Amino acid sequence: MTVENINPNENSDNKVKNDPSNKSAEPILVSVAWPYANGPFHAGHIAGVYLPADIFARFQRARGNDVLMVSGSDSHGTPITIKAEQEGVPPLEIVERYHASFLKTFEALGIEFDLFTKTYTENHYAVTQDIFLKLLHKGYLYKEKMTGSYSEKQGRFLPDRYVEGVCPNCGYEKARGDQCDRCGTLLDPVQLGNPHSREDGSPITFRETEHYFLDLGKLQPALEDWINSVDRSYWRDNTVAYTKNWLEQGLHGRAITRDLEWGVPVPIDDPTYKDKRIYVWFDAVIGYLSASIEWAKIQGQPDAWERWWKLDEAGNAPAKGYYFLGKDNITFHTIIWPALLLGYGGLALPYDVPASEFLNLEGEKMSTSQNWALWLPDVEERYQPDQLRYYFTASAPETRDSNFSWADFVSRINNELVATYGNLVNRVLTNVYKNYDGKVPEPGELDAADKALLAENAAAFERVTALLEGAHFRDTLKEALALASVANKYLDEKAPWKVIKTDRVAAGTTFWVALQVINTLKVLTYPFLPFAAQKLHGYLGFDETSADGKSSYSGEARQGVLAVKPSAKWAIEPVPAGQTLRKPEILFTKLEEKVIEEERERLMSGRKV
RNA sequence: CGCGGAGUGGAGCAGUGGCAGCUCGUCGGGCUCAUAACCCGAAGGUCGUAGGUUCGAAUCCUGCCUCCGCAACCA
Repeated sequence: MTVENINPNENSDNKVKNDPSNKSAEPILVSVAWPYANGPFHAGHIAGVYLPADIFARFQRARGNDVLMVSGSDSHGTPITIKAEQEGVPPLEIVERYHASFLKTFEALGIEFDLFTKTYTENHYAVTQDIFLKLLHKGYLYKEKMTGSYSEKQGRFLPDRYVEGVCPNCGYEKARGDQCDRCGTLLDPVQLGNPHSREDGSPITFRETEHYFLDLGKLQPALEDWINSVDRSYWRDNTVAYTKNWLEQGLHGRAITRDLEWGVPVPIDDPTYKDKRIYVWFDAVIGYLSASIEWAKIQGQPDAWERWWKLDEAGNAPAKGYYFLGKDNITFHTIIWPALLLGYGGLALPYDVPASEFLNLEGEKMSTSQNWALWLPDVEERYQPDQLRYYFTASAPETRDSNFSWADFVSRINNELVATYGNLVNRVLTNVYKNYDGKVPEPGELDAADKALLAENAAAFERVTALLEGAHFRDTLKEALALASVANKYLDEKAPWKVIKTDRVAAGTTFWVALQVINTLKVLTYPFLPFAAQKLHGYLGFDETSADGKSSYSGEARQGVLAVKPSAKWAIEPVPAGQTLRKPEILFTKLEEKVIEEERERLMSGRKV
């Protein structure tokens, strides 16, 4: 298979200089954590996971690499079941509702997957069951009986935390099934006196129930070999810390089935397991693989997924796999998913797991139950997608918890995005458009200042490339803004608007240099600000149209979120003298101060205490 | 003492042994091509806290305080 099949506008005619992707296309897998389809996205999801993944994928696509970016709605799990029960509708209805909501947010923000599917598909069920069976046959699964807390009234087993009773240690009457909040003793639900459901107070009985366990202990040596096979210092600190800690404590078996009716059926011929399902954490991580397979089928080339997954004869991975997720999900991706892959055999393990920390809102921890969250459907229509993308990146919880505040949002959009970058572009373009007949001026001889700026331009490009390779997005944005700032200083010192009155060529040279820098900024900010890059590309006089006549510099989504490879190139490309510009318009709108109070009001009025 | 992460000028962050830095805000000045945008300069911090190691500590060690994750909902 070739990715070219979905890439009708590969633009190989461009004269590309300094192109670091001037090598054969490298396959890159961008795996993005699967959101539970039990509610819409909030700012934390986007800033921590989906936007970084999109930025990384756009960068890699622009470099000419073969990116496969997949994810989907996690359709199973207790949260969805509970929500469905509350509303009195089937779980699938909840899943469909929020799946549609996810797609809408992706479209609004320009987050483009090659495939964003669901775990509720025939394909996913089949892949999950295949992995289950292969692990079973290879001896990595075992059956074990355990005691479950059963609510007669609700007719189902309850998670430990839903069980309440008297603490055997201190006598506290509201101890939870896993721990007593008063004395801190770790408990088992059977130890509680008068055990009852936290939800409705109905009594709990204990029933023996059998489940399949994943034998992580057996897989631990292989896992350690994999972790230690290369220097993992390129992983984020938190990722390394969580993983090491788990391994040091020693892995033990984890139950991978549950007494539920919503989920992937256990694929064995045993009536005991008719009313059991594969537990959600087991099937969700398999989504990366199943979605890749589904994508290949959609391409009409069922084996195409192997380019990113299938180990060669020497056991080497064909592609680097990057997994974007939140810190609470780290061990599922550095321990459990690798363990499943090792047990299954023949498939590539993660290369990097850039996990995010958490985003607070106006200084307080987000809480969905208190409705203290910035919901994307509430904001995606009110702001330019690039404004949201800029701020989400600039304030992203990349290496530690961070904070979203509306005052900061307005300040950074106005002072950084609009004033430093947007205004640089605007002042240069309007000047040139007015004074040079709408064409890129012919440069005269370059002086030291011109050469210094162009050298900085090239240096910034190299630095940004390195930062993006390492998934350091905040720093990348800083570098790009710093280049814009240097260009602003350069213009101030050169004052071409004065010089032009006496020396048209000298002023034209200054503008020519500035235009080259702006074109680099277009490239550097493209992964972050694709909508602006698309517009700027046109203002600079470049013409990129795809087969259907739509401009495609920044790529676009088709069939929902199937990404079309953009014609954007990760390179410093010249803006040739004499090229006809298009009439420039403002790239980013400035925000009014009153936005701060309006948005805070919205938050406060929706809050449930 | 369950395990782990974090605490740096008004805000957000960088800095892991050598005179405490960046962006924004604030104050003063310059420019006026540009979205009242741009440029220059200044003020502002005993680096959570109490001890210790060291010629020297934001950085290493120990105690304590606070916040967060693992662990309802939740990235």
